[in-house]
Amino acid sequence: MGRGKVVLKKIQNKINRQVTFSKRRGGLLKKAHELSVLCDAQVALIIFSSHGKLFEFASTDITKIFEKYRQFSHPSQDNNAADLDETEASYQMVSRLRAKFESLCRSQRHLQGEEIGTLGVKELHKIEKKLDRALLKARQRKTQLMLELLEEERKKERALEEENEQLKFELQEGQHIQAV
Amino acid sequence: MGRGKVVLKKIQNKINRQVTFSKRRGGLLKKAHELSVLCDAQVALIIFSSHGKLFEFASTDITKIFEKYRQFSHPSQDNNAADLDETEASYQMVSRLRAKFESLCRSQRHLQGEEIGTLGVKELHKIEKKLDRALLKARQRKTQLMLELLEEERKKERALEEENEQLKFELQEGQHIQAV
DNA sequence: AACTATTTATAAGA
DNA sequence: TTCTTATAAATAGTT
Repeated sequence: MGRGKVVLKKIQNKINRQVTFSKRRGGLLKKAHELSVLCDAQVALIIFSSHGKLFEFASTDITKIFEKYRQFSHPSQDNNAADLDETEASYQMVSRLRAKFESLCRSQRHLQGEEIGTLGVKELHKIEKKLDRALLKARQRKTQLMLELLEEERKKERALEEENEQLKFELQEGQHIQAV
Repeated sequence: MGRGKVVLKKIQNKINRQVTFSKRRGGLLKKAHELSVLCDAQVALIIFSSHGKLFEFASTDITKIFEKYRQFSHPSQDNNAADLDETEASYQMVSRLRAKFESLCRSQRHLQGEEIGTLGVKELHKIEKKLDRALLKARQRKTQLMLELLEEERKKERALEEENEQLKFELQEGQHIQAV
């Protein structure tokens, strides 16, 4: 949202990065707050700047949200033995992550046209549309990139031509002087 | 950003609230990601829907960010050594899994034509070929599946037609007998 | 789940 | 930094 399109990549210019960080940090905190109010959600947001400065937002006590996050797959367990729970919770977390990983793998395979023998027409159609869109995007980007590279080459070429002219001119000058 | 101005207040209509939650949640997660990449910041975001469903984003291992946050709030807390080992080990496992997960996510995004702004022509071309192949496979499979389904339908149809003929015949027979 | 009219966020410029 | 402004991006309401 600005005068240029954003490329998702670390901003190299330090000043720019700092300014963008300051702006976007504010926006993110605001939006986190809005989500929590509008939709009655619990939200916790922690931001450490690249230089280690802390910014945070939490709709309710941030440590409570952490606790909830830790014990996410433990609906009813008293937290007296907090330390013991921690190991358990981390196992749960790992297994949850594994499950997500597996699911992502499957979806990736489907997106590559693999293991689609068991899918229905509807699912196949969805995948087809997704692939179509992705292909379009990739092609557009490739074309744009190639045009950009071409333009760059042309610029270089022109610069070299000009330099050439200049050198020729200088050479002639030199010959004149010698002749005189 | 929409057809009406937003009033910062819990959305009363349940359906609306759910829809808005879903939209804004996505936006918030995306922006958290963008901030972390663009500005090289550590970001952790936890969202619990009003019904207790968890959504999260973390630029790096979320537990590490928690730890760092903890140290900011209460600086000197020492874990005992035995705990530390186990924690460390499971940390590493989780970290590795997370790293794999992240990498898979990235490749998946690329396959969906997202975040391709930083890729080179060669990589884009690879993706394009992959998508092309996948699309072909998906389409072939869809076509085959539809043909199979059609064939099945036709069989059923034929069977019903035959049954129908049979019934008509029997009906006529019955009428003959009655007439006699 | 798409679409589109608007609002909002923000990149670049002053 | 802070303000402005042109534009990109998000999304509220709609279909």
